[in-house]
Amino acid sequence: MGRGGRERNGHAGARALDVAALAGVSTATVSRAFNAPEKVAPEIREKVLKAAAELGWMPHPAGAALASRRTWLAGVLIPTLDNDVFASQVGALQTRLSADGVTVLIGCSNYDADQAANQVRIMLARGVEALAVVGESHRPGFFETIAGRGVPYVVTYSHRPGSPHPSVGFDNAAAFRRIARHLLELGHRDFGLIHQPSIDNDRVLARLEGLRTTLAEEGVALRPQHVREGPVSIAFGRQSLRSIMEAPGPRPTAVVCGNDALAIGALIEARALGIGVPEELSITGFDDVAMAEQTDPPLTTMRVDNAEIGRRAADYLLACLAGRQPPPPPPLESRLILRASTGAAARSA
Amino acid sequence: MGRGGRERNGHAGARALDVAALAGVSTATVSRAFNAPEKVAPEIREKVLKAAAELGWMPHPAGAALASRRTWLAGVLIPTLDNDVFASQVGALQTRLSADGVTVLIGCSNYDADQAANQVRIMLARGVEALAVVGESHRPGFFETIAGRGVPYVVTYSHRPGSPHPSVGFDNAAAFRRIARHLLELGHRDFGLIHQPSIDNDRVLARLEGLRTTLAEEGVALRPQHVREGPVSIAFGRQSLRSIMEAPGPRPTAVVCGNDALAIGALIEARALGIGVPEELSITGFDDVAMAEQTDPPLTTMRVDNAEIGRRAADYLLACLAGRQPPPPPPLESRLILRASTGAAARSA
DNA sequence: CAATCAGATGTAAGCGCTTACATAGCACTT
DNA sequence: AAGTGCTATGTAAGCGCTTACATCTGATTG
Repeated sequence: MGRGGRERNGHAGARALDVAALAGVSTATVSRAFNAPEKVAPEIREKVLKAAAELGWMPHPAGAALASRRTWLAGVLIPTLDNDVFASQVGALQTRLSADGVTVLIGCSNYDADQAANQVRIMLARGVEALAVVGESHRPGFFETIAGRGVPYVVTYSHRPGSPHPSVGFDNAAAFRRIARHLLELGHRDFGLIHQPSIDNDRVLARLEGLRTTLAEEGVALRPQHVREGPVSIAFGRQSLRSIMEAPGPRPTAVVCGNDALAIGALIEARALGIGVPEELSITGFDDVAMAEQTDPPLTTMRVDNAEIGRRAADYLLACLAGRQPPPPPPLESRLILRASTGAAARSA
Repeated sequence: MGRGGRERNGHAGARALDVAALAGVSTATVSRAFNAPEKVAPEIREKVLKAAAELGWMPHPAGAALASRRTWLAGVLIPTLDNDVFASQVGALQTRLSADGVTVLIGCSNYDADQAANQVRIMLARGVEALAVVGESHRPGFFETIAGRGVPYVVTYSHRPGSPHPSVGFDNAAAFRRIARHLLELGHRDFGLIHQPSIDNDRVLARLEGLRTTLAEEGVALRPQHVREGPVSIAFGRQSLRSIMEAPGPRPTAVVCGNDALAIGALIEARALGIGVPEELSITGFDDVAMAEQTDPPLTTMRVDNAEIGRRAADYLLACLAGRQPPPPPPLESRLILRASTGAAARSA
């Protein structure tokens, strides 16, 4: 500005000073009446609140943030809200943080590491005090940038033993080892796999690794012609199952799917092809969405409590903000839900 | 503070002044190098950027917001993220706003008007510059509070002709009139209805009204024993269909559902009960979720482009922020998707 | 060659609030 | 009566940045 005058502040609303004047107190008291009511005599507090209401005043966020060095903002970075799994995680996180007065700012990476970095940069520029990010496959320096600003963070949806980051999630590799063991125990030796894009996606990569390793221990390998990678959709599940079953050579007796949407697609297509599930073909999903128990046959899948991930992430961050140095949260358990889409391997492939 | 001294600023990071010193320029130039690069000579800009990188500096959001009176924050209020419909709306909104540098802050009301008011209060206290809120059934003064702070807003997911608020959505009543007409044309006279909770929910209320009115025009009334209101879930859809079909008296030949989850539940239960769809019973949904075309038989439903709602809401708000006075956005069309779950009414009820 | 002008940079006044410290008032002690 | 604690309130110094205006430098022009 430079000028002495802005006397009549062009526009906008009341300032703390106006409220103070109207209430006949100082701005310090106005501030305290709002931020530390117990430090202000009840009748004065009343007066201040009344004056504020009359002027429609509320502390200006930027002024407050600047002076108090608190923004009460936390950020969450997810691939997309179009996936229930992340949506419910964010929902639970928001609910929990909101209860402690922290507001959630959201960023979507669309499964792209550059967008992820960019969204986080912007959230930091908006003053987030804590951050929850899905996964740990990010650009080099990604976590350093966050930590460098003194912002506590937590990785969600995966929990890799040995990861240097605090994380709230489950062990994706272990979850798929569990699925693999289940099918091996049923006698399956010929497997198919339909999964989501794995690029920049540590969760998917860990799952594939868990599956492959466990199969390999029994001397079983996935044939490339029985593996499909593509978008998460019922349609892709259908089309993949069909092309897998049409591939030359012996058919798989079990098809493992990266999530329930793909598995439901596979199930629908198997029915359309007249392939009996589970007599001829076992199919597994992942997530245990609501629909999974309603399919025909109901889907064997892994259950993960996504809302719980959000809640724990929130609790962890809240503890960090409170200045405590919480221990890294323990991994969550994923649980195999046995339903009728898996059964003993057919005699011959 | 009061003291002269905080000489060595206890903690934290570099300030614009430090960057300025390192780069050998004034803070004004530092600021310009970041916010209006074209106003700074290229070589000086370089120097500033280098100095900033070296110190790990980034404009402090509160300082910037205070001085510039811009927060680049927008809020979105929805009932819950657990519903795809809202999740995809928020996702699209976020994507669009983010492209213009606006970050999205999220609040969930859990379908409760008090929580809605509270969340909005908090978002205003965090400095949102624009707001998208689902629905217009809110506490008295809700919109006045927002408008009173000069914050532009838009109502989403409903578009009631005659509403005083700018809104981006479709006409819920008209959509259900359309469904009703479809079924009436197929000869149905006995209707059932399974719908979500209607309290504080103008969208649901409008739908019920559209349905009832259209049926009434043909002299048809919904029998209370054929109406169920409850949670949005496949399970509630199943259980409702069963109890409707078990109710004494003539059975409905068509059951209208408030959304696809309920309809899918109804469909599954009909199959379980051995009731032929559509020969004996027609069932309709709403939303056209991915699963709707995969059910057996595929579900007749209304398609609404939720992402488009988010996008248009974002565009409208962006235009407001740009100082334009955009015309209120036109309503979206919802479209009846005819599939095999509806058919001619059975001869006798 | 002086005058004019445009562009680049610096100067410094806030933006509106919080909070450390000072102070005033009051009730008790001793 | 003076001293001792408290508590409730006021004082005023920033928090870190942006930006209007002033200034300076060169280039352009008549």
